[in-house]
Formats: sequence, C-alpha cells, structure tokens
Amino acid sequence: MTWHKTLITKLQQHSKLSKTDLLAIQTLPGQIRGIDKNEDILRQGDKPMDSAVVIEGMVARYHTAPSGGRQYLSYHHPGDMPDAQTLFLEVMDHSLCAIEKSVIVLVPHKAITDLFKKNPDVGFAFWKETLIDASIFREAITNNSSRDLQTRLAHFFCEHFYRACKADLTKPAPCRLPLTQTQLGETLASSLPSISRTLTKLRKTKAVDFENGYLHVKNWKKLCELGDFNPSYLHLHEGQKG
Amino acid sequence: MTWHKTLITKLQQHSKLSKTDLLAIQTLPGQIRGIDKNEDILRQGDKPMDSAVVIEGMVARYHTAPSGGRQYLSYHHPGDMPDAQTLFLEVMDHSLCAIEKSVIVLVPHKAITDLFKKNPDVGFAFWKETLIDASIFREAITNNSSRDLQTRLAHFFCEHFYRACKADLTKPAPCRLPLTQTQLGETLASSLPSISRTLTKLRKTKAVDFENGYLHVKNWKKLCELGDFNPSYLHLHEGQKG
DNA sequence: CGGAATGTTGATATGCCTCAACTAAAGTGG
DNA sequence: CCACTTTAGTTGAGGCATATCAACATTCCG
Repeated sequence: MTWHKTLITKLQQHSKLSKTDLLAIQTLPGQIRGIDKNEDILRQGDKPMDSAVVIEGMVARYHTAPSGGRQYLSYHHPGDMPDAQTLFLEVMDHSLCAIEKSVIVLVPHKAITDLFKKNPDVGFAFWKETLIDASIFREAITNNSSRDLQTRLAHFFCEHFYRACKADLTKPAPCRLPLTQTQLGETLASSLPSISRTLTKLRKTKAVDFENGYLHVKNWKKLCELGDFNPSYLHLHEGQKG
Repeated sequence: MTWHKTLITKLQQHSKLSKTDLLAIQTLPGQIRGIDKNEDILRQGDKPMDSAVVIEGMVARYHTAPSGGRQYLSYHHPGDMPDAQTLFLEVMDHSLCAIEKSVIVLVPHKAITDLFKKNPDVGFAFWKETLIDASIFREAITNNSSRDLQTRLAHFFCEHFYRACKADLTKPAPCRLPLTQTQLGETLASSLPSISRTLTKLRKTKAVDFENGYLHVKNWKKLCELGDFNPSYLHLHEGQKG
C-alpha cells in the first residue's frame, strides 16, 4: 500500500473527494523518512519547505517554556499532516516530535499548493483538516482551563479513543497510547504525582484503565460522562459539506 | 468607506494580494447587521450559510460548560472573520457573541468559495488567517496551562495590545479592551477575586494598568517580560509567503 | 545484571477557589 | 433629578486541590 492511501483515508473521514481528486492526490511526490522515538521533526523557528504526512507511529506538537518544560499541544496519527500550517505560515511557532518510532513522508509545499490550484476541492479538504485541528485546540483550551483533573484526563482518553476508532487503528480492544505519565501531565497542565493518583481514581470507576502505553476502555458511555465528552467538535460525520 | 476595505486591510497584514485579487474581493456580497452588547451571533449547534466579517466592535468565541459557565476562546476585531471555519465545518462547536455593541457583515458561503475557486490566492489568504487563528489557540493552551496567573494576564494584555497596534486600532495611548474582570477570569481559567488581586499586583509593576475597559501600557518591554510574550506566533510580518 | 527511566505513595506547603461582606459605579423609572 | 436596583470591583477568612519534595518500588533496556 502506498502512503497516498493513508492520506486519502484520513481526508475521506470528513470530505467527499471525486475520482479526479483522488487521482490528483496520488501524483503528489514525497520522501519517506523514519523518525526515532523522541526525535524532533521540526523545531520552533524552523522554516520548512515541505509538510509531513504521518504514515506510522505517533507524533506531537509542543511549546517549550523558558524553564525548558514542555506543553504538549496535540497528538497525531497516520494520515494526519501535523505541520500543514507551514504551507502558509513561514516560521514554526512550536516544535514537532515523534512520541514513538514513526514514519513520515515529506511533501514539498510547491507540489501541494499547485495541486490546490488545479483541484480546489482537494484544497478545501486539506483546509477542513486544519480547521478540525483548530477545533481540537479550542477544546483543549476548555479542557485544561475549565475542568477538574479527573474530568480532564477522562476527556483526553475519550478524544484519543474516539479518534482511534474512527481511524480504525484499534482493532483489538486495547488502544495504543504510548505516553508516559509525565507526558500526560505536560499535556493536561498537571504534575506527575497528580496524574498517577488520578489514574488510580479513574481505574476504580471501572470505566477505563491506562497502563503500559495502552488504554483499556471498559465502559465507553460512563467514560464519556466522566469526561464531559461530546464528539461533535471533531467534525467526523463523514462527507457532509464536501 | 465600504466594509470590503476593512476585510482587505486585515488580509494584507499577512498576505500579499494582487490588483485582480483585491478587485475580486470587492465583488463579495454582504448583508450588514448590528449586534447588541452581549447578544449571541451564533450558538453551538447552529449551521450557518454565511460567515461574518467584523466591521465595528469586538466579538468573542466561547464554550459553555454543563454548569452554564463560559470559557472564552478568542476575541475578534474589525476585519476578522471569527466564524470562517463554518465555510467547511457544518456545525458550530462553540458560540459567538458580541462583547460590545458591534457591526458585522454576513457573506454567503457560496460567494466566498466561488471566489476561492476563481482566485486561489485569495483562498490562501483566508486560509492563512484561519491558521493564525489556530496558532493563537495553541498559545492560549500554553498560556492557561503552563503559566502562573500574573504571567497569564500580562501575556493576554500583550497579545491584545500587539494585535491592536498592528491593526492600528490604538491611535491614542489607552487601548480599548471592553472586558469585565469576570470575563477575564472566564478567559484565563481564573476566578474574579484572583483577577482583581492580580491586576493590583500588575498595577504596582508600573508596566500596565487596566481599568474601565481601557488598557494603559506604560512599559511595553517590561510587560512583555512579565508576560513571557514573543509575538512570533501571531505571524504578522506582512506579506511574506503571501 | 546494573543503571536509567518510570511510576507509586506519603508529608508538607501554597496558590487559588469559594463564600461573604462591603464599596463603587452604572442604568432605570418615578 | 434622585431613589432604587443592578452590575462591577475590592478585600478578607477559610478550605481544598494540587504542586513540590522525597523516598521507594518497578519496569525497561543496554
């Protein structure tokens, strides 16, 4: 299977694409690159000439505080283009790293924007992707600002599980989520000990269990309630609005 | 002055547009609407057929918690299109309201996307606008998650002041910021009393003063330090990558 | 097998929330 | 124009969630 298929599958989660559009996407050139665990793909300040499509693994965006601490902003899975904004924003305002050993494809900006000019609907699909991204950021603001830690954690698990299901990444019951508790803390504005204690509390609800990089969702409905989770902000109702 | 000029000025803050593009933008139809203070323009769940351009005043996006509380997500000024995402996302995942008496222009989605198909560079300029939006959301995640309250407040003031200056909204020294302390709290993940106390502390630094809906920046450099503020995430270096 | 990274648990400290009383300003109607 | 009501802001006291520090247990990995 070519990497184009991975990208197309992702776009089709929310956009309808014509035969012509699909063929056009498949003409995109790209250079495959393996990334080690914890390796940076891009750093704040970089001015890349291409954008990455995730093919395997998981990558994350993060801000670096003056103290050196990290604030993780989002996580990305196969089919995602986590630095799509570099198509039009020259300078990276954050960094991009691999959470686990990953594979990406680097696609030159010029090839992408030329494609958009010839096939506007492809451009709209990519645009929609970046708009869903923005919606996820908005939800993260609310999650980290307005919810208590247990709700926050549960919400984060819900989002990850829901997206993984939609992308069909989670065939067997346990869902891969290769994060340390430290990273969960750096995502959810919390400290490692608090994360640990809150995980224990969540475990006792019998709704989820998180251990060794795997998420075991035992009671989805209950987990959604615990996390105040409503998936509408993910906008994955397939194909509506082109 | 027609409302198109307001929109064009905003786009030109970050994108170069050709004569043809400018003329094309000026053919956009739009319906002018006045909005009262605190009136909602759009609510979570709405499926609008047009997008709003702010012409006068200030509007905000917000999430509503189950308890009824608000989390403000962003603030928008003349020239902004705060619901641009509805071009491609059918359902509103948040609400949009006027912070003060405002004027907006409603532009039909169809007219906008038709324009993009004929003039891709105009589409790219709008796209860039939504990408800057996303960058601001990312910064808000970090601000509300990783910084202490005083830094958070100072950063918020920096962002507002910087954007106002770039948009040339702040000819006289005091910069309009028509928010109550309650709203500041609902923006910065804090309570009213904490905001009040922190404002007093900030006042004592002689870097800023905020009162009666006006922001008095007295020492910009110091305020930036207090707020850990670096404007690069606003991507307003005019015309590059246009 | 040994060292590093990760996770658990406890004790203490603290920033901020909540509640509450009060002041000040602004908007409303007689 | 003034009394009344509402909204906005200040300040204080007490309590709680969570940060921080620390010791220990566990797992991972070369």
